[in-house]
Amino acid sequence: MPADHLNGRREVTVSDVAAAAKVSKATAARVLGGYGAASEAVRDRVQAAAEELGYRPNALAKTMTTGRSNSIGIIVGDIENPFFAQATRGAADVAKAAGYDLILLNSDEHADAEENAVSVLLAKRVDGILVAPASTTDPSTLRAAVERGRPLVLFDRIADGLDVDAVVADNRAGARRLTDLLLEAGHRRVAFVSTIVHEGDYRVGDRLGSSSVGDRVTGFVEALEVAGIPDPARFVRLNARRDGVDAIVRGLVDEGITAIVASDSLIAQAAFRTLRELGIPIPTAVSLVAFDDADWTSLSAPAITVMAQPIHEIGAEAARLLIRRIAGDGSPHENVVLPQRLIERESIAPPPD
Amino acid sequence: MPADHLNGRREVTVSDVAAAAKVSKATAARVLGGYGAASEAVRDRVQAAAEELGYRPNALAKTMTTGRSNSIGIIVGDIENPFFAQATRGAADVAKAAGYDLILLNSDEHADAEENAVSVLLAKRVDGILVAPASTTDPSTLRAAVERGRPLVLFDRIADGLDVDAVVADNRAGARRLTDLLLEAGHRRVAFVSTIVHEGDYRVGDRLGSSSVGDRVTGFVEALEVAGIPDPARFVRLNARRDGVDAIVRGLVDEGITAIVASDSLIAQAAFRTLRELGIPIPTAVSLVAFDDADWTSLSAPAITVMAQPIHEIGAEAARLLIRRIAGDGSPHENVVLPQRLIERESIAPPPD
DNA sequence: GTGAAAGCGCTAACAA
DNA sequence: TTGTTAGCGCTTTCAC
Repeated sequence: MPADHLNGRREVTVSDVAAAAKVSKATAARVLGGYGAASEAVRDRVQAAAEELGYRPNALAKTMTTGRSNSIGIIVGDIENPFFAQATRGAADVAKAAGYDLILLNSDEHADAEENAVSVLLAKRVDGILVAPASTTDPSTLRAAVERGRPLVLFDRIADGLDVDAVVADNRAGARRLTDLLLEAGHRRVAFVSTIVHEGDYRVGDRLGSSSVGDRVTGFVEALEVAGIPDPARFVRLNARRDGVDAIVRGLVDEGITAIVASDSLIAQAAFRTLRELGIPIPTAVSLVAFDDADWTSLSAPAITVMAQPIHEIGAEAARLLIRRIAGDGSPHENVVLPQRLIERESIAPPPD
Repeated sequence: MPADHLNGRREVTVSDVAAAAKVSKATAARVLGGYGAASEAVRDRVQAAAEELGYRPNALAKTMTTGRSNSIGIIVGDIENPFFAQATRGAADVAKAAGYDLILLNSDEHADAEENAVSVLLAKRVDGILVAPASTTDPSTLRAAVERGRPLVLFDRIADGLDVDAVVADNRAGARRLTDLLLEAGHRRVAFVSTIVHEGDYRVGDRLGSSSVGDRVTGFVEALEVAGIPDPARFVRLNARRDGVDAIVRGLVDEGITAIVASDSLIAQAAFRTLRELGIPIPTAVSLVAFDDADWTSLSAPAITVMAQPIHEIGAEAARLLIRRIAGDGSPHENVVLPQRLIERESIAPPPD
């Protein structure tokens, strides 16, 4: 009983409407679907019949014949992360305006979940896919989509060796600027902290799993290099999830670090809490800056100086690009880089002597 | 060219696989779909052929014949709102575990957007719908789904006159407790602030557009009544979006209010900022409490005492209920009420004399 | 302007 | 165990 849905009723179809309006199925379909031509009289009869019977189109059947589903898939790390929630909203608004809906999948930044998500979306015949790739260096999970010619647009990070469009923020410039601020305040011992997974200690040139974090690290290192600080790589602390931000921050303090660049606002939050618990005042003892203008950063005492990203726009622009590809735009793939914006607050001070 | 997607290639189908494996379409479908029986030899041949050709099932075609799409729709006010993001994650996890995907739609709390969202979901033949109804008092936008027998579960708020399942938090008890805390500290002039739209001044017994806010107001009023405070309704301030939280808080301060109950963390945030700008210290001059354990509430100075909601669980439980209904559970509709949890911090002090 | 018929990719009887 | 045959609800030729 396909048409009934766990339920006695049967869905009313174009055939039903056609019969009621005493026209052929094709004609009814034409007026109901808003394509082809029909005399006014017929149109009225069909519409009346449809109304009367409570006709609801079956978008799936339409997709079966047209090949277009009017839905796009979006794969995020975790919708609960405000970054992804905002980007998703940006994408949703653009999509909706163009008549598309979003099928949402969380990857938790795991390759297998991502691969599975792609399979599901491909099976559901989405018209295109938006994805924040779990891995920049090994995007093999996304290959299935690309090979099948399904339009795919990356956001937040790029993927090596995948010829697709991408929309990212200018993380390198942002990191550089943020770090410069610290350097200008007189700091010489400043650390960069990220949760990104990485084997062993970071060394200049290492490719990281996420291009956005990678670019931030690059910008950070560059700033230190320009300032003439030897061996900047030693100030980069990764694997913060595994090792614990708390432990890392404590270690940093013990080492005499005087400033911290947090790779995202969650890390900043953890660092902030740890410093507070340790009774180490910000910014007089340790300065703290971060990426993302999370709401708490302006409410905390002190308020945190941050590099804001145009998150909404990242999602929106990615959706725009994807929709253009779906529409058949065959121009060369783009790599859109959006600027970040510095918001100076109260979390930087000169290092203590 | 239905099967091609903006692209030369044609999708490979069961027929293709069947031909390659030299078996009938039905047999190929059986092994590919994992139903029915097949000899090991045949199974191997079919699987090899499928692998070889790069077969990908078409979930839509399957839905057409089975009537089940394995996707559920979720309509939230705004995915960017952390509350909805968390509830969505809770729902997504449960859904995924049961083999369902989520089609996400934002209503912005508008009836027309909600109605449109329902139409889209019905057209896409989702197996069920999860929705935080934009209006408790006029859920006519949701009737279409209910009438068609599509399982529907509400979360966060209930809807009058709609016989469906719902999962909400115990807002009334939560509000009462929060207000009692203020009363116990000695406050007599405490206000409740919400962005909910309401015609004219609030009067006891008025039905509000959102049952969750309505329940909070009820709990608040009850607490004041029990404390013997005359005419509690005058302390309820609604329409904060239209009037501006800022203006409302200023007015409250002028009126000599000594404590504020914020109906959600966004209002609390705005109130916090306003009080800070006004140079009015929390909690010595004005005490402030709120709903939802937003991250900033523990990072601000002072940290805010809040009534935390089991947001994740609200979404998860709603999804569980929905999936049970989809599976055919015909027992009477439930109204699940989850407890809230008080987190006492530093934003309450006795009123100044 | 309207209708008849085929087909999208799959599952579901029913036979063999 | 395997194959044949109908559909699911829609769009799309192609006639009329």
